[in-house]
Amino acid sequence: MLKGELQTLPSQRPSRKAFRRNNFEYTLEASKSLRQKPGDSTMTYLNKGQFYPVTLKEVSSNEGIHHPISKVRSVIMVVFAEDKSREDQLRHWKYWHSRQHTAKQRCIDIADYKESFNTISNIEEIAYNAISFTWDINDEAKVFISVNCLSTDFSSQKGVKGLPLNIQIDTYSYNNRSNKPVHRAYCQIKVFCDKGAERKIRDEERKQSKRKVSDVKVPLLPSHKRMDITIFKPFIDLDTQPVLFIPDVHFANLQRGTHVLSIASEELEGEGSNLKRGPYGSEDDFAIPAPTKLTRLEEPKRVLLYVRKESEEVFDALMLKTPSLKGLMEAISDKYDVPHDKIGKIFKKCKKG
Amino acid sequence: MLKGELQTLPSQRPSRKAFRRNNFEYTLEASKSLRQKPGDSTMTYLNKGQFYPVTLKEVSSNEGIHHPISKVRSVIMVVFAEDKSREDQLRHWKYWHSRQHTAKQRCIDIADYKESFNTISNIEEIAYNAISFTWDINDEAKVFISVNCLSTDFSSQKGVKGLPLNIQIDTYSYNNRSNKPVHRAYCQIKVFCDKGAERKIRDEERKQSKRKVSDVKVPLLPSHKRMDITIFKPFIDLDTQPVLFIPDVHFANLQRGTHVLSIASEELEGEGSNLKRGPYGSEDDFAIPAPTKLTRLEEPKRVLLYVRKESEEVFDALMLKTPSLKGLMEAISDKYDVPHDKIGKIFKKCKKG
DNA sequence: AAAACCGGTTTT
DNA sequence: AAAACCGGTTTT
Repeated sequence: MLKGELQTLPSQRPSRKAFRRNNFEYTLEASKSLRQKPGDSTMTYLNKGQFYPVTLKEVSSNEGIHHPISKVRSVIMVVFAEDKSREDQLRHWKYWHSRQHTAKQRCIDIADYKESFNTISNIEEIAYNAISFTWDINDEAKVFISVNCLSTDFSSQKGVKGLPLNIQIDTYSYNNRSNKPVHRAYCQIKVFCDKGAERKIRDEERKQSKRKVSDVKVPLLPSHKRMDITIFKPFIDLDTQPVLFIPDVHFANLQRGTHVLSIASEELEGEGSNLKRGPYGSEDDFAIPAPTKLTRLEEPKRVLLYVRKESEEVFDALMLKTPSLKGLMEAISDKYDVPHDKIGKIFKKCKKG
Repeated sequence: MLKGELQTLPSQRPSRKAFRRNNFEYTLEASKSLRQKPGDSTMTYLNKGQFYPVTLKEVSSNEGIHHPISKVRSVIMVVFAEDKSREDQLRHWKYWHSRQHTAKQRCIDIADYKESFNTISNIEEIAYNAISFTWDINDEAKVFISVNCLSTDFSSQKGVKGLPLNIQIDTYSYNNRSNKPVHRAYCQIKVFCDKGAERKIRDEERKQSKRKVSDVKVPLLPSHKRMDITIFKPFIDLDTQPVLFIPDVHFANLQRGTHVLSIASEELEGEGSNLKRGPYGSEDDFAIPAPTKLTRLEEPKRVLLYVRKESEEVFDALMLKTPSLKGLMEAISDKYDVPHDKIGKIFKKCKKG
């Protein structure tokens, strides 16, 4: 069992009163893999860029009771299911981002369907791979989410399996305004090209029916309407900070034209000030949906610091031009006979030029 | 029929005395595709990095006659079968070269088997995709050639067909020291990974046998020893210059340490001087095999000029970092909001820095 | 919408 | 060495 996974035995269910209101259930409506190896997490197949319904609801034991304080804020993210380290995840995202046609391309998108806007409010794109919104636990929230990266997009290698991803949902209480969510759950996915999700299901069905030639014939559903529901799996570790991806581009763009540059820089230096700020931008975040463009500046400071620390404008430039990291490093080094440690300096000059 | 292809009808065979001695036959010993669509050139499947025997012999009608002047020089090249334009071919090579682990990686290699050295002499790697050597038309020459690029290596796209290539052999007379070869022939190939050539043949056999269920059963050979011989197809156009690939790296490397830089530059400027020089470096090329490293400087000047004209060290730097050309151009442009026409200047500064 | 193609990769 | 896997792409 994975670290932090929640045992779903009844005896281990949180029973104290304080926990009663923190039972949430999220679902994803998409084609689910047939293979259900014991111990293996469920796997859901998505098509890149296609919107899938995600529902969020509160399932506390004292049902029917109308909660007086009923607003919560949830963050839907796409993260890597296997590469847990921050470095690996950011490396994957940067690689992916560098090969997108537009730097504005996000990892995850939310559809602006009317159906959603009745149930949620104050949507914020807090990172390229994370979207937050507010909803009322007395009603079920429903959003439509698309993932814009293929599972195979994180490597240039051909003919290989793609990386499994997680759609993770962190929910923050309105009462308890801390960095720590009151609930966390995830759903493992793979993202395919075109109608690859359906093809994948077909292949699995074909293989399964081939295996059960002499076994009991389980009548397969007519396949083309076996769209099913995945229930997110609770994750008991609420302390690990999710890895949010905000490309350096973003800052480069902000720096142009206005004086945002100096402001941003100061914010980067003074780590102390707003470090503790959680997913809520300000006191009246619920009442007044701030314009998305401005709230970008209020993204979690931890991530901003990371970007500065690890890249410092040099590392980014290097990352951008690294389709096959080692290979290109070698190529550059070979090409101009520049020792590896001098490459940083060269690109620093490039950025100024 | 392709432009420049030679009709092999007997009536069109060159019959004048002057042409008698310019009939050559080259063969490649490798697995040949079964599909022989009429009008379609034959196709031979190779594995990347594997050596295959290539034979060269003179087949003039007056056989048995010992030629007094019997030395010729042949150039074996790998070129693109479909993209004929110089720009496309060099673009492909540069893309391929930029993703190799070492900048020294050549497109085509010749094995240093003893068996070869009895039949050829004065081997020169005149370009990354071309090797020349001298041989005696009274004997058959035999060399072992490997191609080091996959047919799929010229695109980052996954799941697509690879590009067909040609192994082209140009043979130059010892008498007639012009830029124009006295004979030219080619063999179309595809290059696969690992043992992909054999797999490809198996697949074709499987498909063919499936098609001939109700037809006449042609007994298939036991497959694992159906290695066959491809005879190169003569090409009547002897005027078109082959596209030779010499990466800029090469010059960068030459420029270091010594004063070769200034010499090379002068040679680049003065196009007039040695432009007419053919595959023979000097009068005594046959007698004294010059060291390979030095003869590199005597590569066809046309190619050198091209490299300078089209890249001028700036275009190359751009090429190097373009896994998906348009996409990255866009990315760079988006990223720093630099108009496309300014990108060149930026990288010029990079090189100086 | 489903099946076949394609060829690098992995398994047998 | 041969077959199967993998998933983007193309064809049906």
